[in-house]
Amino acid sequence: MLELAVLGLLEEQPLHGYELKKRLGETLGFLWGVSYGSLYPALRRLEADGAIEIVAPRPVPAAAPVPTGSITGDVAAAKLRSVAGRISGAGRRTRKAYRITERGEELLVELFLADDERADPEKIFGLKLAFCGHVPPQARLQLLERRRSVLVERLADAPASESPDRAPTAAPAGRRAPDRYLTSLMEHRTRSTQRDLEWVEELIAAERSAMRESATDSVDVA
Amino acid sequence: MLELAVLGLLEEQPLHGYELKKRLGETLGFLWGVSYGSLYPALRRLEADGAIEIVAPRPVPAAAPVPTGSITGDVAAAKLRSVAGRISGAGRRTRKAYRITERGEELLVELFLADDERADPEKIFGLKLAFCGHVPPQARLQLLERRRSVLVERLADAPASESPDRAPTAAPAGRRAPDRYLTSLMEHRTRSTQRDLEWVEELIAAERSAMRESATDSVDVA
DNA sequence: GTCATCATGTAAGCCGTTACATGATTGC
DNA sequence: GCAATCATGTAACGGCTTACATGATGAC
Repeated sequence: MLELAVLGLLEEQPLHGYELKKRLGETLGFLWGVSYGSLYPALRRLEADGAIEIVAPRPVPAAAPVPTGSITGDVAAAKLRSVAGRISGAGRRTRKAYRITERGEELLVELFLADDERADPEKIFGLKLAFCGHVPPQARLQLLERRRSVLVERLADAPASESPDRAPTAAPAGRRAPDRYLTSLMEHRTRSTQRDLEWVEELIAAERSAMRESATDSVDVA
Repeated sequence: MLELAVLGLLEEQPLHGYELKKRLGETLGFLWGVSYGSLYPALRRLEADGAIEIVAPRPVPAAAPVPTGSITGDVAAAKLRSVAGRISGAGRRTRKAYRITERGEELLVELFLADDERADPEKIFGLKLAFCGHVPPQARLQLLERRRSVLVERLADAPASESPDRAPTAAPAGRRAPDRYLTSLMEHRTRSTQRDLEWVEELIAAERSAMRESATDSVDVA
């Protein structure tokens, strides 16, 4: 969970813990608030697993930096240089910037496709969706299809809304009359689920069409 | 949190742990899955606090039972009687049925109005809403108003959706170009928040009109 | 020289879970 | 008598939070 978020952010660019927490807060903040108490141990775990590695705080001494193609990555690299280049040696301080390894990229995809069972599926899905750009298209599609099936199932389980001509005073003997607040909550949830489903289906359609497009592109090239 | 759910269910009728877990699963299951490992300790905590008490498994020996007005409560009482009455003494087994006390009802309202900070506000709100029927109208209204202000604030914080005439290739220098999946997620979230807000405002309106109605009722009676 | 900020880390605790242990009752 | 279910509980662990401890740098 936290690992996934860390790997996803490091995929964009190398970062140290402090900065990582800030990013986590500002871009995924609406899904997630991380504390140092869990972040640093997670970094050490990931490093022990070989999923990330410490990168020396001097990316390129003075030569022309190679653009990574990632705008944000280049900006961050420039920032690091501007500070680190001041004297000569180590960057600003004892800070350790981490970079994702190949093993880490595999782990990212693995975590991306794993379903935790435990912990709020909504949050997990949101987090994974945010890092969709960093996994292969087929993994993306798999995530979306699975989400879709979860939502379809949820709708199937939702009790059909009763026709509004029910008698308000006496409840039918067999079933407990649900509280009116609970009823409203369940109805609202069902409507939300329907909208979530529509949205996910749009995402799936977009993904499919993007895949078709890239397929024809490669045919054109060949 | 768990305490709130337990008190809310016991407000309807006395129950023992096993049954409590079942109810929790079947009526609030979509919000919550509780395990014995947390339920039983919670019951003991609540009992130690005087919020609930063990009720003897023989509600009424043989005389005509007094209807509680709660259909479900009466059904449950009848069930208990039918089993407990078989021999003479203790109910079916060593099971302990708990009943909420006056102190417990105070605690319920207190927990209902407390905002935890920690833990998913959505879940908390859903849970509280489910027990709205067991707290005084003013507490209900307070819950709804607070929820409303949370949603309003969230909408205010949400970045305004950009006009669709943006250039897709180059991002403006100042701000990081958010990933397209993340963008879609945020937009969807904003729409959901808007609908949640509309729903909560309907609930508030309904609550207000119900309060007005009961006020005029008591005027009529007086 | 001292204060705010950047930066890393540890310890204790909270709130829940799973897995396990135990035993009574009912139905066959 | 044996299995299924009802019923209560404990122990160990998990993942995250808060609070605390530490220290380097830069600005003034």
